[in-house]
Amino acid sequence: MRTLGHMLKNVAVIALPDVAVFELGVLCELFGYDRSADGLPAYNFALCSPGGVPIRTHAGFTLTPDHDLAPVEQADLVAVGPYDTQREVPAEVLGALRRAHDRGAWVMSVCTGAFALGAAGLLDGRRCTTHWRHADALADRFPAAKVDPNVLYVVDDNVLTSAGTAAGIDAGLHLVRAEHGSVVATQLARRMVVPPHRDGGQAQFIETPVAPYQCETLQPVLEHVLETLDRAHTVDTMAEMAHMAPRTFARKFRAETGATPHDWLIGQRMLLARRLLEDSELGVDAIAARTGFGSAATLRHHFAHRLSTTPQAYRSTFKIRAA
DNA sequence: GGCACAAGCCGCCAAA
DNA sequence: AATTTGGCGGCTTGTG
Repeated sequence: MRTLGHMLKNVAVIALPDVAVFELGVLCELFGYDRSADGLPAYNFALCSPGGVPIRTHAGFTLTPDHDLAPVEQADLVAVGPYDTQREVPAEVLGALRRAHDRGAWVMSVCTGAFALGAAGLLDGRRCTTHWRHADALADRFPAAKVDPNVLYVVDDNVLTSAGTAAGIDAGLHLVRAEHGSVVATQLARRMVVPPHRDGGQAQFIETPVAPYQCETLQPVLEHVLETLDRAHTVDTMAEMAHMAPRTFARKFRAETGATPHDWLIGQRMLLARRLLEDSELGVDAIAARTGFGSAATLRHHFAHRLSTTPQAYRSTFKIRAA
């Protein structure tokens, strides 16, 4: 177990062949940009490759890291970006990842970088995630890993895996929040001009299931429900709309969206409630009615359960004030 | 906060 | 023969 309060200072990013540049850029932006003039932490940032060899990127150009894997040995955070998972990860990389993990450093992956962590054995028995398109492949290749395709990122012990592309930002901010507190994380988010990141010290604001991706058969039903969120819906009525038996509907729903029907419904109601709290003047009772929660008590129940806060407290933290 | 009842979830299994 | 469907029962979770 890692100890809390451990200072994050040395950051090493490992680039592997066919590294994806956006994800790599996210890591550079988060940890490789000196914002100390604004009172934000600065890191000793090192972009590494095995032997320091130039790496051809996914975009076709070649980048030359300044470092071999040496900085990884001193790093408090080691991050691996997406790469060509068909290629074998060099043993020296795997060893460096294991040693980093063993001494309690953060080990992080973005997107298919998780495959390198898996190859190092760091995902065995751990909850983890990757880009939803690769989740099955990850689970196949590393059967001992508990792959959750429905979250933006997962923290398990000192291993942090994140989903595709932009989820790396959320994961990185989460890490910064854990290491430097929410004030710093919020400032950093603002500097990076990422959408107002529901900080408030509560990470689960970000750890929401990703929206349904391709819902072929369910799409019309989901759209209709979204348009009528203020009305009562049950799994049975949604199944009926989809012309399926409830059991079949539930199975399809999970297959296509990754969530259970009711869980998704509550999630959508919550999103609407949060929006109304943020940019309307409606009272909690009115919001409960508008969002299809039967009562303000039910709304509070779900705020407590999912966000560990109350509607009022949420509003006072996130309310958009008129300028 | 907790109670009682309703609703939802999911493994299992039989039918299609 | 293999896959999909959907009902059942038990357990969990939501609602008032």
